[in-house]
Amino acid sequence: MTDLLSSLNEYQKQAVTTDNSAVLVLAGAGSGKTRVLIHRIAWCCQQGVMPHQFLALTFTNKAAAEMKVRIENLLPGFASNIWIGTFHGIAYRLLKMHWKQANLSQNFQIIDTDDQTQLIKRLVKEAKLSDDTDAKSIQWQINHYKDEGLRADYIESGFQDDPNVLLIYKRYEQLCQRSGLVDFAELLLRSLELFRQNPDLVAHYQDRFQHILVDEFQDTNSIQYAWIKLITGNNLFIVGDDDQSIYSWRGAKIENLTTFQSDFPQHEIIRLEQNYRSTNTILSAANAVIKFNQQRLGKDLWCEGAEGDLITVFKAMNEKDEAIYTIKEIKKLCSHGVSNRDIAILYRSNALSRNFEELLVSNGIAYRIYGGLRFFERAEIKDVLAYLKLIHNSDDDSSYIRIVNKPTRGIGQKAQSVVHELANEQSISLWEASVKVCEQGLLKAKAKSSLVNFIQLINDFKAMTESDSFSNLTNSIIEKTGLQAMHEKEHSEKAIMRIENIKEFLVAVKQFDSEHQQTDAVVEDFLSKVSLDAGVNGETSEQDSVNLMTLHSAKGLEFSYVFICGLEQGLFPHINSIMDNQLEEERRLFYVGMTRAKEKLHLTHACSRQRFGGRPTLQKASQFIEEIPSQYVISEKSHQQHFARTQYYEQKPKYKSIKSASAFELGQRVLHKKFGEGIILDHEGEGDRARVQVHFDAEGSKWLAVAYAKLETL
DNA sequence: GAAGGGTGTCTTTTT
DNA sequence: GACACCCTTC
Repeated sequence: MTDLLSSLNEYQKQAVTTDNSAVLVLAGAGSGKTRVLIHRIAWCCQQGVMPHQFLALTFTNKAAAEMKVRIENLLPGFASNIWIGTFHGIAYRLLKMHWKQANLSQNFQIIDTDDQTQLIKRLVKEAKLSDDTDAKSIQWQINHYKDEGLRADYIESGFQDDPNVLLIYKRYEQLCQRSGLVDFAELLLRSLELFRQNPDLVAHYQDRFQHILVDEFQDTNSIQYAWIKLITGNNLFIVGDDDQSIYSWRGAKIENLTTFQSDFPQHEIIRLEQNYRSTNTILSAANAVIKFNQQRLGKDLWCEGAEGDLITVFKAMNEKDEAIYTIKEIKKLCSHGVSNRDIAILYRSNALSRNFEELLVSNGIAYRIYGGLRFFERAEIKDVLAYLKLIHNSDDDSSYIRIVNKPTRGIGQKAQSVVHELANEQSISLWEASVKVCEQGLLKAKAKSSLVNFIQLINDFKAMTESDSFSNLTNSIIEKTGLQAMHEKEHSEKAIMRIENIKEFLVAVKQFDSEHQQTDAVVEDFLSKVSLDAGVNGETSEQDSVNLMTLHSAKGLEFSYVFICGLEQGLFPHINSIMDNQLEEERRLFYVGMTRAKEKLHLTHACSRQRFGGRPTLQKASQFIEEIPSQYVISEKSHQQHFARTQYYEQKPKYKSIKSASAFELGQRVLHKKFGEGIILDHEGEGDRARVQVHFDAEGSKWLAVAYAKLETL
């Protein structure tokens, strides 16, 4: 037992061994919170608690997987019996086990955000609402309601709200129920309702789970909190950091941290403030910044480490200059023996990755972009999945719509609308309606035979699930439906990628197949796995690459060298957040970014930036830079030589305006008769139409036609 | 039913 | 600038 505790500091030890039945561990960035969680489980095990008496909840599959591995290392053989999973994963598990009490069909399916959008779009269209009704915004509102635990019926009787939203919400609920579909918010809401309506179940699980542990508690939403509160019968151990709450926009309630304190009056709070990650400089700077937030539980990180380097703030002329600087610094680091994988470029929005990508490629630096489209979200994969889903559950309207005419098989708009009408009329699924439409001869001969063939195709596949393996089934789908041929016909680069993705998908299927038996059950397991764990975006190759990602996805990670770019007012903090009064959350996001760095932090911003392909606009430095006390910062400015067309940046052809504009380099100082001295920020066009953007010291920024402006170089 | 043109949008993201 | 979406046209 002493072994188990010997690697912990005093506060970690206190958290791990406490007897209190309600514990809140306020764990700062890099203070070893996962360590505390797994040691807590191990310690309780040593006190005689059985593995099945734990429930450990995380937000991401990655976090759950890491916990499993680390527990397995600490207590070989125990991890497999502990319920460790994401909230959604555990909710799914419960709903599958108690599907009847949850009022679901046994073969219900999970739909992702994209499927949900498509369904709602269809409902909006069919409801023939006024044209200013935006499906995406309705979707957002529906999910928001669900996150708060509000059903359409309840809202209808209690609230004055947009009637359109309520109408669609109601129809959407009916459609999902009829089709056996459950969206992500529904997983949580349904399982909460399952408990609320079945006190015997609650009693059972309360008794079973002697210890409930929750990671990243600051990210829980209302439903998740209510759910936790309901099934906690014995010990609740939560770990969180209010300063790292960055998901309020998707329903996370930072207040849950204080609600917990009043709901569990016997609670104990333990603060982990010793940081084992960053240098003192980085920590002090981060502490100083986060102090600008009013709403905090309060916490001050410290470390025993060295002071470390100052934080470099680089002021670039424009986004290209910013990228040039960053890549140059990365090259410098690499030449000093730093590995690519220890370096990260973080940004507020995905669009900013582009400038860096180009330069990384042209400089031959391996890089990896996190985020973006996940493997199972790719259209070609979703097509195959839709066939599998429809075979597994014919009432799945979402999948039906996706593939009924893909590849095209003569079931066009006309035929589909006949099916849809009948389905709506009789409140049956599209699949059932299709069968009826054929039987009742509601279609012309040609369309009818197409539809009959489609039904036959799916029925043949259904028969296969009885006799054949899952991978054979999937193989046939790809061949017999013509999906493969559809992509092969198109010889574009994208189509080749798609075929490769499908092949990769088949490999995954085979792998899964070999680990399981009975086809029908395998399909179900596979589909749920795919929905709940969309997988990283394809490439699993463990290359030594520089990491590019948004600040959001960087949470929970650490890197020796971190570059945070685009630190400009309107970009970070983002304009929408400024307007929505969400500045504190933006500041927390910045805090998360800063505390990712172990050795050295670089912050960059550009004076001018081209966004949305439009005109470059002048950018003001982010207020967050100002908030860092100056003793931790060293400022650098762009030097003109950065703009020389060096190896660092290969000009795109369109910037090689041959005649006029080429006389001016970006960043060059010029003189104008009327406006005085200024500096060139950007240029566009060629020949007579060439224009340059000049930022005049006295007059501000202007676009001038080179042919008329008579600029002199200085 | 496919292909081409015009239009509007453009935070963050896991499940 | 890029992508998704809608409409028109063949």
